[in-house]
Amino acid sequence: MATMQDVANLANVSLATVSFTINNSKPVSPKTRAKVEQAMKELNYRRNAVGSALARGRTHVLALLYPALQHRLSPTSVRFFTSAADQARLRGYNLVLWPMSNEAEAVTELTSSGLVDGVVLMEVQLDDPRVTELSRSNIPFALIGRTRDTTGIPFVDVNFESAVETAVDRLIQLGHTNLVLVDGGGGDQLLGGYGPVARTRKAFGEVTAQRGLSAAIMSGLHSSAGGRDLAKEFAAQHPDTTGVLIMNEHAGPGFVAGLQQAGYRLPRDISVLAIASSVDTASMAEPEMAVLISPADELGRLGVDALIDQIDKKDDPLPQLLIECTYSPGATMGKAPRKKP
Amino acid sequence: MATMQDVANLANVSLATVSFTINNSKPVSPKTRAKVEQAMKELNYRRNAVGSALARGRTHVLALLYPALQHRLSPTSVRFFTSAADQARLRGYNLVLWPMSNEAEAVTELTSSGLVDGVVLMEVQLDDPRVTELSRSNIPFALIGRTRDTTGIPFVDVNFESAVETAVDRLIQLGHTNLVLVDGGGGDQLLGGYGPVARTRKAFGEVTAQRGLSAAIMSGLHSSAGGRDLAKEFAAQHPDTTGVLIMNEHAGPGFVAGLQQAGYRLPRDISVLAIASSVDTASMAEPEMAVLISPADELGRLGVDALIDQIDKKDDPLPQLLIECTYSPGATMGKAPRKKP
DNA sequence: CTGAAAGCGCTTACAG
DNA sequence: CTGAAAGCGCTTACAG
Repeated sequence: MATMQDVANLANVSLATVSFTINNSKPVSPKTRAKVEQAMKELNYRRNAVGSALARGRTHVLALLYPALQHRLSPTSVRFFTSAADQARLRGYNLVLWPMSNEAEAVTELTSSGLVDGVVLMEVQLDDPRVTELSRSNIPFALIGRTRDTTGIPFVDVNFESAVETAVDRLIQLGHTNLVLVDGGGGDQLLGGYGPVARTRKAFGEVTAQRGLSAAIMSGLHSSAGGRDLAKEFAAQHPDTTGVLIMNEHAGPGFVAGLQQAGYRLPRDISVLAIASSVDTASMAEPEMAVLISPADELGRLGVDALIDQIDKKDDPLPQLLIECTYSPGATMGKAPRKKP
Repeated sequence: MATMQDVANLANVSLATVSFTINNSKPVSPKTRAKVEQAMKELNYRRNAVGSALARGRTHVLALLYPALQHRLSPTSVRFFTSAADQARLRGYNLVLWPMSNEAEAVTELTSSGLVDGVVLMEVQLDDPRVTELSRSNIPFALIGRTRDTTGIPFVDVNFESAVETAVDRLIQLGHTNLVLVDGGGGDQLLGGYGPVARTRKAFGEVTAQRGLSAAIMSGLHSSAGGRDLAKEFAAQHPDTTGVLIMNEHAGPGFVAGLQQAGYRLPRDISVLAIASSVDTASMAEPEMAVLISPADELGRLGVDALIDQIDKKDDPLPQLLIECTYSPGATMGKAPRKKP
């Protein structure tokens, strides 16, 4: 690989001038510029990013932290990632998916390595040691999700509270008065207090109480098999329920299939509405589910904007944004039946 | 952030000695080591990876190139990524998912930046300009997948040829003689000659001809909706077919649902076998599909091994490995019916 | 076993 | 507009 010095030699200018030319950091005469560009072309020169990073103190790489333990990425997470990467590129950065353990120590290692200019954190827990660690570090960061206490912490998140309210009210309008929330909040996720689950449960409890509805909550695994099991359990435990909110992307299609195996016809006997999910997932189910679509693209884009604004020291007000889900109809929503299935 | 020089000052040793201590690159007396370690602790010192990378010429970061255009990652791709990342960590490297356009130019940019020590390439086309570009560069690389001509190119791939043979023979054993292969090879993928599709089609043609079967090929979109459409089309065009191989992970569940909407009962009227897919996807379908499981974990692991072996200059023979799929039963395989549906 | 010094490939005041 | 030189934070022959 040719170095900047090689280019300077060939062009008969100084190393500094090559740098000025490449970075447009100082005026360079057209003649000199031409010489330098010619030399770069001849040598097929590419600036070494590591040398540049050391001198500048910036690598122009952003890391999207991804919990390696979680062996499944939902379509919605993939959309976060894709839109975040696009936005980063648009603003002159590379965004990479950086898998790592959930421990704060791993975060420290990355942030203090100097390898990345900033961090976007996904899958945030209510009390997340990684966020504490990020706050302690001097590296800019932004959350997709949010902790319990968000003081001074830049984040973008789904407005789960309003999504739940919307979902419940849509079911009420169809005459449903006995609802169940199905989520994926068991096991690991509950321990750490996974934000989306905790917030959705709380909102569900409050909204249903306020509206005077019967309500219950169930949890299951993040897989189709988990969804089928949930359906079986649901049929046994909640024979009077006619409306279900499901926030468990991987289990959704299995749940719908399981309901039908248990004898329910959709939407005649029961209505199902997926929350914070995607059309992709909803259309995997048979029949296609109605869904409140997670604003994944927007979250990824805004998360990266929040991060880069900090890096570039735009002293904008601290970004703390909640984005709404949007409703997409499906064949799983219908009027409440007169009698139970 | 404290630098190595700060540590040296505090410990009253030279910068070099701190480096020797950290890297175990030269013997250091226990006394000196203790002083250095004490100083590091006090300053909460972390080695700056950029400085280290510049001096060593190694960043210890590997990139898994991921085509940014493709807005969906199949469960199988996620498994590649996860297992590759685990294996990299085990061997002292960080593996990150690096989204980029499909153009060779983007590859050049990355490889010549010095930011990564090696590259694993996914979603390989039969004639892939990115591979040409990687070969031209001096950076070590490995493919998950393979090009048409694999001379001198390290790769690991699914043995699609034998998977097709296995699949066809399983259907033959059940009495099926009229088969259709459903894939996702339309549009973009065909233009570039996407390896898995091309190889599977070729093998399907050869095996069915050799066994004297009726055979046809259909292609559809990579989505559940695409799968439903395919099923409709299939019902109309292939009324005599009783066995389907499907290699289109995103469309699988929708295809199975669509068949049933079209009046087929599975597996009485028709058998469906997913190829190079995952149990995850298979169990999204109702009923659960039988599947030849892609050896994604093994491919990710072996791909990274192949890459790191090159970086570490282990002059092993060029790794070129084909890994077999494994069969997992499902409720979509049954004896061929006497009459047509 | 330890240290002084050169060098990795850049950027950027500073001087002209 | 251009250049000589210091410096970013490390590693590693080389010398002792």
